[in-house]
Parts: sequence; C-alpha cells; structure tokens
Amino acid sequence: MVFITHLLVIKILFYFAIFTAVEFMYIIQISYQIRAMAKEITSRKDNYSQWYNDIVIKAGLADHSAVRGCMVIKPYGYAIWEKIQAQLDRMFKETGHQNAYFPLLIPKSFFSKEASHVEGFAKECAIVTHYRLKNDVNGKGVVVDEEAKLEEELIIRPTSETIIWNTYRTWIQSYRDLPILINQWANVVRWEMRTRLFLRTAEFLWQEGHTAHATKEEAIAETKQMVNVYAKFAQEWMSMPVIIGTKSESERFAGAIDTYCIEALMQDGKALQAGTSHFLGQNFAKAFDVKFSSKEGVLDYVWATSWGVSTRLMGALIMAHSDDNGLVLPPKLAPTQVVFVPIYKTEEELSKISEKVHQLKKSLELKGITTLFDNRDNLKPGFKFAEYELKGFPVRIAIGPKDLEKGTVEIARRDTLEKQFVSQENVADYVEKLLVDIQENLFNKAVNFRTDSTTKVDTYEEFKKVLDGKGGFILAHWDGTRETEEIIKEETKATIRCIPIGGIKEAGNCILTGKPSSQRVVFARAY
RNA sequence: CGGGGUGUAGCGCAGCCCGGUUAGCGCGCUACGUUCGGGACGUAGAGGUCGUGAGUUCGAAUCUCACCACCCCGACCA
Repeated sequence: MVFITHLLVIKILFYFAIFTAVEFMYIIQISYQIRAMAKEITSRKDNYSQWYNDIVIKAGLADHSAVRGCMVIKPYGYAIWEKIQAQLDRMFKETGHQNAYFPLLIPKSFFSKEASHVEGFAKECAIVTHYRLKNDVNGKGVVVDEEAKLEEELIIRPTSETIIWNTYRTWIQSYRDLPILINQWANVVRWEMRTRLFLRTAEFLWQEGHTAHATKEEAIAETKQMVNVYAKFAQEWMSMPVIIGTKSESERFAGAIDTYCIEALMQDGKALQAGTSHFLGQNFAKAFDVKFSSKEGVLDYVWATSWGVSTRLMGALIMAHSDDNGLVLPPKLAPTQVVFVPIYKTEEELSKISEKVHQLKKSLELKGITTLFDNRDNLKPGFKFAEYELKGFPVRIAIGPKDLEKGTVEIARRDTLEKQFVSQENVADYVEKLLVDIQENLFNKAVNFRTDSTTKVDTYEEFKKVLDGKGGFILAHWDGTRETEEIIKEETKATIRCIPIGGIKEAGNCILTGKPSSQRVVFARAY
C-alpha cells in the first residue's frame, strides 16, 4: 500500500507537470478510493446506519448472534460496558443505594396488577410455558414435553417493577423500613420487531433502580436526583451533553406518574433517549398492596421510583463521537487509554525501544493511566496505527530509532488525529494533561454540534422544513395535549423528546393549533 | 408482521440464469526469508456440512418447497 501510494505521488507530480487539471483530478480520486477501501468503514455521509454497523462490528464491540434480535457483546465492547458499570455503580453507592438481585422469571399474574404497566409491555413479552424437553419419538432431536406445562406461565422480565414490588410488600411494615434504595444489574428481554446492535436488541443489559419512600416529596426528590446522576455521568464520563427533561404523557413509562429523562443528539441529527427516571407515585404500592404505618400510626401506601440505563448507552457513546476512521472513545471510558507502537528494523532496536517503553509505561501507570505495548512483530506500524484508530484508543505513542537518538516520542491523539513530538521526560505529564484535554474537547465538540443543530421555530411550516433539512433538536411551542403531539408525530415522525427542566418560561403559541403555551419543548426524530 | 435483498473458507466476493471432473479469486491465516516513521513483499502451505432441512434427478452450490439468520424500507416500540 505504501508502495502504491508512493507510486501515485510520483505519478501525480508527473501528470501535474505534463497533463491537464482533469487528469490530475482523476488520479486524486483513485488515490482517495484506495485509502477509503483500506479503511473498511462506510463514511457517515454515504450511509449513516451502515457506518454505525461497521464501527460496532469492525471495532470488535459486538456481533449478531444465532438468536434473533440478540447480540454477542465481544470482549472489547464488554470492557467499555464494564467501565460504564463501574462508574455508575460508584455513583449509585455514593447516593446511598445497594445492589440486589431479583428473578429473571415473573409470574404472569403479576403483570395484570397494574393496568397501564400491562398495556405498555404486553406486546413484547417472552413467555415460558413448559419446564421439560423430551426426545422426539421420530428421532428428530428434542421436543417440548406437552405434559410438562406450567400451571402459570412465567414472563421473562421486560423490567422488574412487579416482582420487586411484590417482594417489597414483605419488607415494609413501618416508616422505619423506609426508604428502600435498591439497584439491580440485570438482563431484560423485550421482543422487538426490529433490532439494531446496542440501540435496540431483544435482550439487553441494564441497571434498574427501585426505591420505596414514605412521602411523595422524597420519592420525587429521588427521581430527580437519579436523572441528575445520569446527566452527570453522560456529560463528565461520556463527554456527551444531554438535555434533562420530563416526558409528555404519551412518551411516559407504562405505570409512571412522571418520567424524567436525558436526551442526547446523535451526529445524524436524531435524538436518543439515554436514560430515564420514573416517579411511580403509589401506583405499584396500590397494585401490590404495599402499606406502611407512619410515625403517627396512620397506614398509607408507599411512594415509588424506578430508574435505568442500558447497553443502549454504548450506542450513544459510539454515535456521539466516532468518525469515518472508526470509534472515538472518551479517555474515561476507554478500556486502554494509551497504546505504544514500536518502530524498528532489527531485534537490537526493538530491545532498546522495549526498554524505553517499559519505563514510560510504568510512569503512566503510576498516574493511573491504562496502557498497552503492541510489540506484535508480524504487523507494520502503519497497520497498527489504523487499527488503534478504528478501535478508538485515545492516545497512541510511536517510538522508533530516531526518537531514541533525539530522546523523543511521537504522540498522536485520536480525537483530532494531531501528532506531536514530546521529549521522553515529559511523556507522563503530557499524556496526563492530554487525556483531560481529549475528554473536554470531545464534550465541547458535541456541545457545539448540538448548539448548531438546535433550532427555534414558531410555525409548523418552518418546523417541517427544519426537520427534513438539518434535523436535530427543534424547540417549539406545544399546547400540551396528547392529540396535538399525535398529529405532529403522524405527519412528521417527530416526537416530543422532552419538556426541558429549568427551561426558560416564554409565552407563545402552539405550532399546530395556535393555542397558548408557556414553554418551548424539544422535538426531534428519535432512535 | 408486510415488501425487497443477501447467505459459497475467518472476512469480502465470483460461480447459480442454462445441473455434469478435484468449487474458484482477493484479503487474512501458517512457515521461512526480505521488510518496518501511516494499512509491506516473495516463496511454500493449510483452510469448504456451498445457511438448515426435505424434494426432483443417474448426478444439485446450481432446479423446487419449507425453515433459519442478517441487511434495507415500512408497520410496531421505551
């Protein structure tokens, strides 16, 4: 490839000198195609969803499995998820929560107890009906043993409110038992018609918090606290700006009084809900008869919340920052932050470089920076450069004979692809600052993109024009009714992503009906 | 669930329409040698239930049917 590229460069110079500009353009184009092919990733411009799929698969994050709608999360993808988990878990513990585990299988009858909850999930449940297989009499492998039918079918949890509230009934008698602040890390199954790796799969991993409180105010405060935890995590760890808001009635969680959410904007101008926190009121307490006696000896139903984020965050992370060269990861969530690539001809050179790399590695590790020394001898440096760009390693350090002579290394950052020579003594300090800088730069870039992609509109015509043009978040007035939202959704496929919290109060008129409105809401087409 | 497409070596594909030796090609892989500052090259080699199952036929990657999976578009959806 290097050879071909060099040849092209020579050719370009040659043609430039002798032939017309048209010829020149032609050669440039060939050179571009070769480069693009070599990178193996569809460009965002050509096909955004193919670009996304390419990144997930080619960066080794996940694969399709033999099971419809279910994915295999590969080690590199899972390592990122573990970083996400570890930090969220820390934040949950800091806010007083404990982890526990509830069953995967839920008795069907539990689902019928909360009316709107049933309605919300009934259409996407996987159901266990039998408990035994037997050998087929015709010798065609195993079949379901019809005699082993369950008395009551079991539902594979799409979410755990019902089993948890059924359990909480036995845990709660007095106000002294409250609050209960529990989180569970688990898998859930929602039988989706159309799936996409990480963004919507039939089975996914998540955490679900389920808390019980003595008062409404306390439960609402918990709901808000957790959506703020999610927002903080998204912004500080994922470098992804989010809008905090509440959901309109039609977008609300099945069984909730209020749903708070964080909404992020992806590079294609579509919105992605990245986390939700629900104030459940006394709905589940009533459905499962969970009462407590107050200090005054009065019996009352318990107040509830639930909140969750899932492996969908992986999809958000990928789409928030990555480029046509591959994945781009914020340093705080990168499984490995710095990779060393040696450049050498002889064994002797390699051993000298290795010695230096081990010193530098150690100095980075002392600062808590994770590193990898790629000394595979069957691959050329250029190949490794491309590979680590594809996998989104935040920082790459190349070190060769010339560096040994000059006492330098070449440091490349993934976010801007800029390279810099740095003296070996300064590497640890430089990289430490660089990682912070990359984390911030990714956030700032995403904020700028979101700002550029957010449009205020005051008429329905304008609304539709922006939606079909640049997309993104659209801030518009809405009369607050379900009917209006429904019409807009049907006509434009845009939904209300959220009603921003702390949004500026501003009198206006609904873009569809012209009725008065006191605040703009966020519309977008969404994942 | 409806419409369209795909499935042949780890990956990307040709062959299928018009059935017929031992199913090819590129990349990757293994060994050796030369290379190594942006996706190296040579030589030799390994690697295949042609998605699965049935059927038609003397003979099926190729024809027929069913099923499975994936992709795109719709419907559905936290």
